[in-house]
Amino acid sequence: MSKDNPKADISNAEFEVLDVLWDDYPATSSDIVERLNRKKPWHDKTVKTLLSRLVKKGVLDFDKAQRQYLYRPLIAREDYTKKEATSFVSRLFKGKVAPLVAGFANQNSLSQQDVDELKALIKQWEQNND
Amino acid sequence: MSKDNPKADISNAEFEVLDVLWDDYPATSSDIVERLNRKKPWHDKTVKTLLSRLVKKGVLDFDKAQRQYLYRPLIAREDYTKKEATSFVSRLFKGKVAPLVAGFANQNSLSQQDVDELKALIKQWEQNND
DNA sequence: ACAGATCGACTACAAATGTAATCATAACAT
DNA sequence: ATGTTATGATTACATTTGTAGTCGATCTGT
Repeated sequence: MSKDNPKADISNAEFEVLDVLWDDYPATSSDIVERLNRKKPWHDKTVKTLLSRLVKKGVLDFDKAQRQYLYRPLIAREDYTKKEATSFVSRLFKGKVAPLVAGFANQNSLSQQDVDELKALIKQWEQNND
Repeated sequence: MSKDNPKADISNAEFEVLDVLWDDYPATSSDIVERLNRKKPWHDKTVKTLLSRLVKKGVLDFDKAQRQYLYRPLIAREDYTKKEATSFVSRLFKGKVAPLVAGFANQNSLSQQDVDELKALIKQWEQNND
């Protein structure tokens, strides 16, 4: 098998790091630390460890700019979230997305905007499937 | 804080066990092993360990029937899945469910049935919100 | 009544994870 | 030129997780 497939199980902590990197990259570790620290007080050593683990897992790569590294993701956020969503829905909802949405609905977690977006998606889907 | 709150982080393996227990309970450990083994060959000791951990975490409890234990969940599947879905969507999709559904749509993972169910949900939602 | 099967309790142990600290080195400030 | 600082590499260590094995007690078949 070739080296490109990020075989990554990305842990929760690692995901947080990846998440802020996706927001804007390439970025140095201190950029990343700074972004994370807006939300949670993570020690800079901790973040570096997570970055290294992500690199080792094939999720990130970096280029050297002098002494610092410029990190960038090797997988797109969209691809990752899509894959995770599929596996999540398959594990918890037998692969069907409607029951998940139903949970949101009966929890009052659906906004008008959500509903509008869902309607648009459905319309689109129906145009493609008839 | 009182002891009842299942503070559980339920691991993946633990979830599989819980999942078949939800299907039908109370159930003995051998029932559970048997159900699990329809899908994956898990050693019976492994399953027992997972059951104990779930009990310790406050996710399950049991009554003794002679020598065996009759396990039952302390949390409802619906509650659990709803909570997990909320936290999942919040982590990966900024809390909005439509983008998740969009991922399914553009991946051709939506069936006519899904769409029908979504439409029904929306109709329902609109009746409750006007 | 005794041997073997079975049950839950307890123990084991490597890998993954969260959370850093230490170390060598390179850059920077004075 | 030198002390200080910032960087990545390496090491550390407790906890959680996956995956069982062992042990003592009980049940069961004969």
